[in-house]
Amino acid sequence: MKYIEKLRNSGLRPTKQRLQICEVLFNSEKTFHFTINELDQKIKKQINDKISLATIYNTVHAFEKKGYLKQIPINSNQTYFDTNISDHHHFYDLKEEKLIDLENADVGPINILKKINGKRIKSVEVLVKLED
Amino acid sequence: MKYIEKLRNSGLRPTKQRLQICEVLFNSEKTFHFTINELDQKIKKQINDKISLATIYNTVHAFEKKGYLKQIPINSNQTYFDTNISDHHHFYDLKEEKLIDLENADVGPINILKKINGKRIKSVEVLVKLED
DNA sequence: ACACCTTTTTAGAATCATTATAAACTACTA
DNA sequence: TAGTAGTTTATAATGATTCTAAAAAGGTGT
Repeated sequence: MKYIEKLRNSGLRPTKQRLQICEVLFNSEKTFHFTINELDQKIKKQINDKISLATIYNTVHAFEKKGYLKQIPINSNQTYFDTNISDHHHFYDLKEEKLIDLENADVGPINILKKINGKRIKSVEVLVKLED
Repeated sequence: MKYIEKLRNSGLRPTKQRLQICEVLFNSEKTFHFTINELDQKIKKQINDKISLATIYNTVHAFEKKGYLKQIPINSNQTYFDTNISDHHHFYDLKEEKLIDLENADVGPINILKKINGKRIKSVEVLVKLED
């Protein structure tokens, strides 16, 4: 299995559930956005074994902590994650309640001129809200 | 009262509760960030009458819809609002879990090159995450 | 293969922010 | 002052997320 190494290298035991979740998350050409609920549905469709919701929560958070997933900062009652961990931004269509990727090339370089003592910039995320 | 006009002009009846919430939100030199819970505490301290939590939720959402408050897109279990409705951005200190204003001048101009058919850009918000 | 220990999974309960409900109340208008 | 539409309120309901504690599985050494 191609994910066993990845998991072991980051100190996560390659359990059956984690490997199956890896398949669902990382085994497609395209990256995508999801909520825990949507992921749960996707897993139900693609995987025969049942994975408990608690495990999905645990796993997604573990992957996020290891940098395999990113949380998307957006105001919603559900948390959105992204399998695209590259530096990029998002449109948020307010009417459709849909996220759309903005490639880095679609946004001019962003210059943060202010500095805070003793702090480093971890990420810069742009959310562009769209209306009709 | 100085807020009566403001409310009436935007089609909101100037009720006692709304006027009192206006006092708490807009009657200070500095703008600030808050969660509903924090606002509830602030109201308890500054106002003698009791305002029900439901009213606080209703009012904050009404004010947000009218443009007197802005929601800050951030991943948190609670929704953050900002009394600063000018075009500006935020630092988020991951360790302290604190929001810090970034004046518009602190961020270079942001150029969104991609267009979506039939949609207009409503807002562009930058969240800069800070770590130690 | 076996024993041992730690990590992980799991179902279900608990938590907590937010929204819905529906009855009482209040601002406005005639 | 009566009528009505908009508001407030306490409380219940919802729903995402986290907690719990017991069972299962992974890893290691023998």
